[in-house]
Amino acid sequence: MELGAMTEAGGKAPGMETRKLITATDNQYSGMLLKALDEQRGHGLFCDVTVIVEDRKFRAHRNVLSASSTYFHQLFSVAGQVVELNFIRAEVFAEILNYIYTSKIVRVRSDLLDELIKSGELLGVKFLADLGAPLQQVKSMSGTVTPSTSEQSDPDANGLEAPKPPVHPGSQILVSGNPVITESFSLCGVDSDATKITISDSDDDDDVIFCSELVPPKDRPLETKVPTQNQPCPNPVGASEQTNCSNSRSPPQSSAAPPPPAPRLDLPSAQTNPADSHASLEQPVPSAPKTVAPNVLRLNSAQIRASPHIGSAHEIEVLPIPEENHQPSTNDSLTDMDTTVIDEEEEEEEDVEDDDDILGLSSPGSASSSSLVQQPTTPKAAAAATTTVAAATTAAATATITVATTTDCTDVEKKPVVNFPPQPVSQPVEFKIKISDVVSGSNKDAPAGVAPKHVTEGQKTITLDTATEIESLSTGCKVYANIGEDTYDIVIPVKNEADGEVRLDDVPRTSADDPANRKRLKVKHDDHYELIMDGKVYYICIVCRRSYVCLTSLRRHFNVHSWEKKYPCRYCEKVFPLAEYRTKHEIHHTGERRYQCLACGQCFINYQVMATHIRSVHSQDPSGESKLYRLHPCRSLQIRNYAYISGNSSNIPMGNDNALTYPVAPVKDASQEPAPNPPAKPMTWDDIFVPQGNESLFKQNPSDGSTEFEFVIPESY
DNA sequence: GACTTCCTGCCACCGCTG
DNA sequence: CAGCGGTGGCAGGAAGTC
Ligand SMILES: [Zn+2]
Ligand SMILES: [Zn+2]
Ligand SMILES: [Zn+2]
Repeated sequence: MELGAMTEAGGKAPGMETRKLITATDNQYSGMLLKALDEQRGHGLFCDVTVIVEDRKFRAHRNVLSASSTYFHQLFSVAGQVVELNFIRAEVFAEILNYIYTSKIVRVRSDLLDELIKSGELLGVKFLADLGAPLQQVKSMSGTVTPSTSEQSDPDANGLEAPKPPVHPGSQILVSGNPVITESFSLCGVDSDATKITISDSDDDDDVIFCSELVPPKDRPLETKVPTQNQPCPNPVGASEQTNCSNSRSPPQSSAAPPPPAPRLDLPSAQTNPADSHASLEQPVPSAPKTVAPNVLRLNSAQIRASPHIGSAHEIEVLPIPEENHQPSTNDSLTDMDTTVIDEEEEEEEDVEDDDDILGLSSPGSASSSSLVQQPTTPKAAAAATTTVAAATTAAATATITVATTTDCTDVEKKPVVNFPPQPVSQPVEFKIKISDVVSGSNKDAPAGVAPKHVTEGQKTITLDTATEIESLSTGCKVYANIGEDTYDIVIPVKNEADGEVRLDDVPRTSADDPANRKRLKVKHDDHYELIMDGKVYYICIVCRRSYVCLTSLRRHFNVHSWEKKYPCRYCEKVFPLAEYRTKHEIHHTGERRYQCLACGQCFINYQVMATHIRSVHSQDPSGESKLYRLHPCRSLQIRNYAYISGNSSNIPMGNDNALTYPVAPVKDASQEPAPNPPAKPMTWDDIFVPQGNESLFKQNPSDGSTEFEFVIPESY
């Protein structure tokens, strides 16, 4: 502490005594403050933002992040409580976060420094961005950052006063104004361990802001097939070896930029059954956020899709609410802070809950690029800025989560990081964000021309004057359209956490995983907005903004984002987000042809092929008044066969009713005789349908004179 | 252009709850 | 047993792929 005294002199009234002005400087305060903040972060105290990177959650304080990162500063002026970064790897971000909270780069593998620097540039963390010079020396060393190599002085660096001596001088080398690289360690130096922490996170809305849709789904830089070590995998048996057959489909990209040539992880062709070609996206299965219904906000602009009633004529914009005017911090104030926090304490980031969940990558309906981050200028980066949909996640309101440390003990295959815009950190960010989070209700960087109508914060009613972007609304917002003159009132329903509703997050994973054991709980979904337009209600996916007439359709659709449920093929390794997709896929394994043309008797594998046949061969419209085909109950798979399908046991594929050709009863309970193993190879029609001959697959139902087959399903059923 | 896959309204079915 | 919510199959158009 420094104490000083000066005598107050002139300017005083003649009769006044001279007084001493005391100045006291607590030189340790800044360091202690930062340490305290870091400890709070470690305990999740007062954290008001969750940053999702890959499959990991990092709890932090918005003030701290915004003070140390120009990116976060600008982001938090519009974002909610949860943001997702798609352009940084979790492993790297963990280090960045550690730096932000400790002012040190501690035990960072040298092979991460490149990414660290680039990420620092992206995030506007000047200190990290300036790590380049010391990195040159560091990289010359073999694999690790050693104290000696870090002892490089860069007088041109931040120009800050030298940090105070570290608490652990043996492990750190301090260089004035330079990055502090401490305590190098080898790849095998530290074991990951897992600790249980309890996250109490009930206060915020867990809004997820997809602030940077950087990569089109199909061109997303690879997520390695096997999760990297920095993705804790409490359940290693999960889907990591599965092929994620998301229905993702790259939306039509308005951007002309080619997709980034990022490597993708494609399965070997040998693993792909030719019959599975429709499962177009063979995404690896990264660990994904489990929970279904976050409040997800996207800052990408895109039109509401699908519903013809939600036309472009109406545009919705949540009007920005000026919040604060302080300029982005240069983060210099942090770089010279001294802190003793260099311990091994694990990051408190919460592992996104379920590692065997699959990150939904699809964003079929969204196309436009995010502009929250710096706009890429290179084609690669521009394409990267187009579309991805990260899985919707939410921090559990209260959940016990296994958290693994980020210290990697084994060889971490370095993922290509492709989304580094070339702009320097200091370049102004061109914001195209037109919306602000209703809850946080601010956007000082809103573009000009957005004329606010009115915002009634207390009533959580916001009137909009355009309709293009509603994605930043908090979930549960009800958008009342056509209130008048193309204005829209968005009503945010009051959250009622005490009404007995149960978030999926709260459902114990073990029971939730087992459909048989899962208790039917009233589940609170935060997966949509409601747009009421002309008296009709449309449900809009908070992630991709597709609109739905039926909420059940949206629920079904939302799984492509959340991957809360996975539908693995029982014949191969593919996984689907919709049960129906899996069923149709498995039909290809079995080769069953359920659609029969009544004109010629020919059978087809699906409706489309059958319809094409009828149109081309018979020149008739299969969807016309008369029934031109017959749908037989599914025998090769254990699926629900509706009564109307099996209602007629006519054996003759003729007639014009809904009768079915095959005299087979729907297999209602094939599970009572599970097969020992799923077929090792894709099965063909001939493999399966050897009527009454292949006992391994079918058994004739003795109780019925008809040839009721019991299809022995794979064990995985 | 043929074929495949995706998508979504619709609705039957199922299990749980009161 | 009725009501309700979840599930998923189906139709048929749309979009993507080859
Ligand atoms: Zn969606
Ligand atoms: Zn399969
Ligand atoms: Zn025919």
